Amino acid sequence: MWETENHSTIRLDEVDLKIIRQLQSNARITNKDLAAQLNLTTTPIYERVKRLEKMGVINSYVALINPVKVGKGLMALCMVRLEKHTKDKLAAFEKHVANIPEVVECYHLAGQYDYHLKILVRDMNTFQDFIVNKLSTNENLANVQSSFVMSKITDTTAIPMLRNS
Amino acid sequence: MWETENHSTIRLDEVDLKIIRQLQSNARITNKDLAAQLNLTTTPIYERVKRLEKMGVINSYVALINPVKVGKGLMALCMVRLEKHTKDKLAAFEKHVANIPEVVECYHLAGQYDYHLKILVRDMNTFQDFIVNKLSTNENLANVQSSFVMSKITDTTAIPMLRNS
DNA sequence: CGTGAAACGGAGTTAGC
DNA sequence: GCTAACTCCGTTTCACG
Repeated sequence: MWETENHSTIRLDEVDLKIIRQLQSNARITNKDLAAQLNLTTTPIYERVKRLEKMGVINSYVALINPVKVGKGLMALCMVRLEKHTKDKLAAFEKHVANIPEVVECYHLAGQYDYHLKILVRDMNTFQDFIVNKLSTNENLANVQSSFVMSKITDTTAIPMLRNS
Repeated sequence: MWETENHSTIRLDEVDLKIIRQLQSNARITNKDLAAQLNLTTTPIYERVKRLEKMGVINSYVALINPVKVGKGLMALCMVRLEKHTKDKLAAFEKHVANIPEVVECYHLAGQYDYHLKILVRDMNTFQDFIVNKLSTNENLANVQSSFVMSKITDTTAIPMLRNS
């Protein structure tokens, strides 16, 4: 529940939530503008933002780049199954994947597959190079089921900040 | 190729790439600091950043929030297959999904499944509510294969800015 | 927790090469 | 395309309610 703070969840009031919503859509909004929207002065905004940063609610501020404009025309999703699931085999695979720059996302899963990977490459040729020369050099890999992104319906880094859900 | 500019890819020199790399890891770095790192003054940095924004290379600046700290303890990935693939049925499903706030990612896929969804919710109860009351209210949905994220090995918004791949 | 004002530094502009 | 210098405005701090 939002009301009952556990080890990791942090108590945030309406003003905090509004600050977070704004910063999630525009990290460069000024404290002055935020203050005006929230009928406050800049000082409390400044202090609340600093507090959210220190608490780790705000992890970082980043620029989002259009992948197509920088030559990354192909996004692929790979569902990976491994041969063996011993602790050190899992760790080895994770270390392997963490060192492949094309992998922008790698999640360890509970479910039908072991890992989910998101890959950003120039085209299908570079994807093949990724599969053959980079991913499948791990000996513990059993099989990979790849899908290719044709269009993005939703693609946001903003966490839905609702009171429920 | 990086050298041959097509309709969407933009010619970027070393300085542009370094600016992009920095802004991808810290959107709030000052032009002054960027200038110092690149042995330039602030004016060219300022103009290059503005140019990258206008060209759509830089899409936006956002704050990244720790989902756990704001009560989103469960990330799920859903692979969705639809019953019928007519143009209007696809559009209807996409419109349906675009209106569900828990869906932070929805990609139309080429491959074994039709859509990939990334879901952020509080816990398994709210996930069930998402599946039963929000996702599967679309009549064209055939089946959903859900996986749950146990850990994140890599999770970056930064596009690998290498000369190859 | 909030206001208001002061000190400081970066954003944005302009002239010149 | 770059430097240097300037103006302006937001950030940051602090005294105070």
